Amino acid sequence: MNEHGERGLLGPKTVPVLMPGAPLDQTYDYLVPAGLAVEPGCFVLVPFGPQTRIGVVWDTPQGDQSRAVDPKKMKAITERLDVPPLPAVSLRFAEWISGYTLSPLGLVARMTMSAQAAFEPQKPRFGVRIVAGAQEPPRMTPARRRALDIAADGLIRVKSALATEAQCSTGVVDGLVASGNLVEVAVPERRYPVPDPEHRETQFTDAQAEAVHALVSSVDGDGFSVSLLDGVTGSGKTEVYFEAVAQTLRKGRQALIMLPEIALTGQFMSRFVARFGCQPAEWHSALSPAERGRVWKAAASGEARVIVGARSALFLPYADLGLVIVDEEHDAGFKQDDRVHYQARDMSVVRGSLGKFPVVLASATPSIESHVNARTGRYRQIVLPGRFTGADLPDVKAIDLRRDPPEKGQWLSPVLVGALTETLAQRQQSLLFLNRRGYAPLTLCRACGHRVECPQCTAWLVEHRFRRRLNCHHCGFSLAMPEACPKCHEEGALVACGPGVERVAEEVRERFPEARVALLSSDLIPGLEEMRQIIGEIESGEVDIIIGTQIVAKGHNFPLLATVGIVDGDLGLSMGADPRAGERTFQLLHQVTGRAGRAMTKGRGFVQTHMPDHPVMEAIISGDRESFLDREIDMRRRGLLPPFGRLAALVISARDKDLAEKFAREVARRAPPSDRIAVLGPAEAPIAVVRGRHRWRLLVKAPREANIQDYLRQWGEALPRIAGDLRLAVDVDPYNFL
DNA sequence: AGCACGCCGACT
DNA sequence: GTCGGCGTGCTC
Repeated sequence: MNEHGERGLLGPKTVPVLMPGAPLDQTYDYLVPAGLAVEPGCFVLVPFGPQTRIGVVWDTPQGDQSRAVDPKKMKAITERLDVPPLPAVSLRFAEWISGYTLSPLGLVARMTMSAQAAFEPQKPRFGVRIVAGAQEPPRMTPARRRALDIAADGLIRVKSALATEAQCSTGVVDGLVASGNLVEVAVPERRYPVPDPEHRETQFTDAQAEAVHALVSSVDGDGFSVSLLDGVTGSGKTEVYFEAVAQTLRKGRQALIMLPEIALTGQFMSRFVARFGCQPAEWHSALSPAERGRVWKAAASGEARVIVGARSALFLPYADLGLVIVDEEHDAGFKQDDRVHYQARDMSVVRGSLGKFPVVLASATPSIESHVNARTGRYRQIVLPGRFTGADLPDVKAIDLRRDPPEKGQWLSPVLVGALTETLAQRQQSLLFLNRRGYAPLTLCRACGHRVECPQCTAWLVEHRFRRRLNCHHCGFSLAMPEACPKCHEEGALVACGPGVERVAEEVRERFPEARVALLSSDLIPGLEEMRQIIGEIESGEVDIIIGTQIVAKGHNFPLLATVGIVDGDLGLSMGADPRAGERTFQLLHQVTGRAGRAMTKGRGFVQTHMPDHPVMEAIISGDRESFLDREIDMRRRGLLPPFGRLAALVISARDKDLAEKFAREVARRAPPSDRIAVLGPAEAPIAVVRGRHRWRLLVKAPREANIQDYLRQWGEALPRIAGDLRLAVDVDPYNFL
C-alpha cells in the first residue's frame, strides 16, 4: 500500500476512516472510488463488517496498524455525506482526549457528532404564503377570513402557526391552499443573527476596566493563554468577559461561553441580548433533535458566532473558534462521568492550546486547581474586587446547633426563624438552602427498626412526599409510599427521619402560612423552560421565601434577596475519601450566601452547623477566603493531591459480589511496580452496590510529572481479559469518589 | 457498538 | 430433531 492518502503509481487511493460511536481505537483503510473527492474530517458512509456505518476520514492512521490489511479485503467508501467536514483541530482534539482519558477514539469522536439530525437528509419545512391577487374562495367563512387577514402581510408561516394565530384548525389552512389563496413554499432555514460587539457600551469601574483590558489584550494577543477571572458574585464578571467575546467577534472569530447546564437561564440570555443585541445560539440537553442539528451546522459553517452551552458544546465542529469562556469554572458539573470521563474545564484549556486562542476561566470561588495555576503563573490572574452594584458582601453568621437547636421534629433554629420573620416583615425575600432533595432521607420502622433500602443499591430510599413515593437517588428505583413496614408489616409505624427540602418547605408553610413559598428542586421542575419561569417569578417579587437545593446556587441573580439560611452547613463535609469535600462545601456555601443582598441592600447569611470551628465554616463566616485557600492548598501539596499530583480511579463492577471482589484483587496484583506511583485499594466503593452491581475501587496516585496514562496503559495490557459481566472503568482525574 | 458464529437446554 | 440463550471474536 502507498503512504496513506496519497495516490501513487503503486495503487489506488486509500484513506484511514474512523468509526464514531464504536468503542474502537483504530482507523480502518478504505478505497476511495474514482471521482469521489474526500478530505480529512469529512463524513462518509462505509461498509463495516456486515453493516454500513458513518465514518470520519482521518488524516493519519490511528491505533494498531501492525497487521497489514489483505488488499482483497479492502472495501471502498460508499458515499460522501453532505455534511461539513470536521476541521483538523477537531481531529487533534479528539485524539488528545482519547489519549488522556484512555477512552477509545471512536467514543470520543462520537461526541463531535452529537447532533443526529445533522447527518440525516434534512426535510425542508413547508409553510404557506398568501397568493396575491387570487380570487376570494367561493365560500368565505369567518375562520378563513381571519387566516387570510393574518396572511395578508405576505410572510411565510408554518401551517400550524398560522392556524394557531387565526384560531382555527389546520384544515382551514389546507382548504385555502386547495382554493388557491395560499401556496405552499419551503420555509427558509432560520438564520442565526450576528451579535453586534458595538450594540451597547458597558460602563465599567476602574477595576473592571483594567480586567477588561487584560482580557481584550489576550484576545488581541493572537495565541493561547489562560486567564482566571476571579470575582465575587455581583462584581460584574459576566459583563467583563462579554468584552472578550466582543473583541473575538470584531476579529471575525467564534466564541463559546460554557456554563454548568443548570445555569443556562433566561437571565443570562437577557444579559447577552442587552450587550450584543440578539440571542446567542444555545446548546444544551433540552434542545430538540432538529435544533441540535441546526446549531451543529451553524457552528461548522461559522454562521453561529457565539454559542452558549453546557460542557458538550466543547465538541461542536467550530469553523474558527477563537475564545472559550468557562463560567462557574469550579462547578463539578463540568466533569462528565459516563462513557468518556472528561473534565470540560480542563479540556477547554487543551482546546485553546490546540486552537491557539485564549481561554477564560471565571468564578467567584475558583477551584483549588485554578488557584494554584494562577499562583504559579501558569494562568494569568485577573481579580475583580468587591461588588459594583452598591451592595456589600453579606454578613454571615454561624448558628451553633449545639447551643441553639431547633425544636424537636423541626429543622430551623429559633435564630433562623427570627431572621425569616424579620425579613418577611420588611417585605424582603429569604432563601433557605438544603442540598437534599425530597422529604426525608431515611424512613424507619418504629416497630422493628427496619430502614427502607433500595433493593438494587446500598442506599436508603428517600421519601418524596409530594409524589407520595420512596425513591432511590442512585438508580431511579421508585416505590409507592407503603402504609405498613415492608419488613414486619406493622401498620403506621414508618417514620420519616431527617430533613429534605420538601420537609423544610412544610415547616416554613406551617410557621409562615401567609408567606408565598417557592420550592426549587431538580425533581420538581420538569425542564429548563419551567426553571426560567420560576426564576422570573422570584425576580419580580412574587415569592417571599425560596427553598431550594443546589439548583438555586448557580448563576441566578435574585435582586430582592435579603436573607439566606443554610439549613445544614455540615452536609458534604463528612464524606471521607473525597479530597475536594472541603473545597466544594466552601464553594457551595459561599455561592449560596453570596446570593443575599444584591440591589443596594446589605444581605445577611446564616449557616446552621454543629461545627462552627471547622475551617470551612470559619472561612465562610469571616469571609477570609485566602487563609482557607492557603490551608487547602497546603494540604493538597503535602498529600500529593491534585494539582500537585495526579489521580486516577479504577472501578471494577459485576453483578456477582465475589466476582467483583476477586477481579479487583487480581487487578491490584497486576499493578506494574513503581516507586513513584502508588496504588491504593482495592476497597469496596462507599456505595457498594448500585443498580445491582457490586463495585470495588482502586485509586492511583502519581506525582505531577509522572505519565499516569502510560502507567495505566501498561497496567491494562497486563490484565486478564475482561469477560462476561465484569466491567472496568478508568477515570483519570476523578471527581466522584462514591 | 453491532453483528455473526458457535455451542448447550426446552419446545413444535 | 429445531429455536434461541449469550459468550467470543471481528470489523479495512
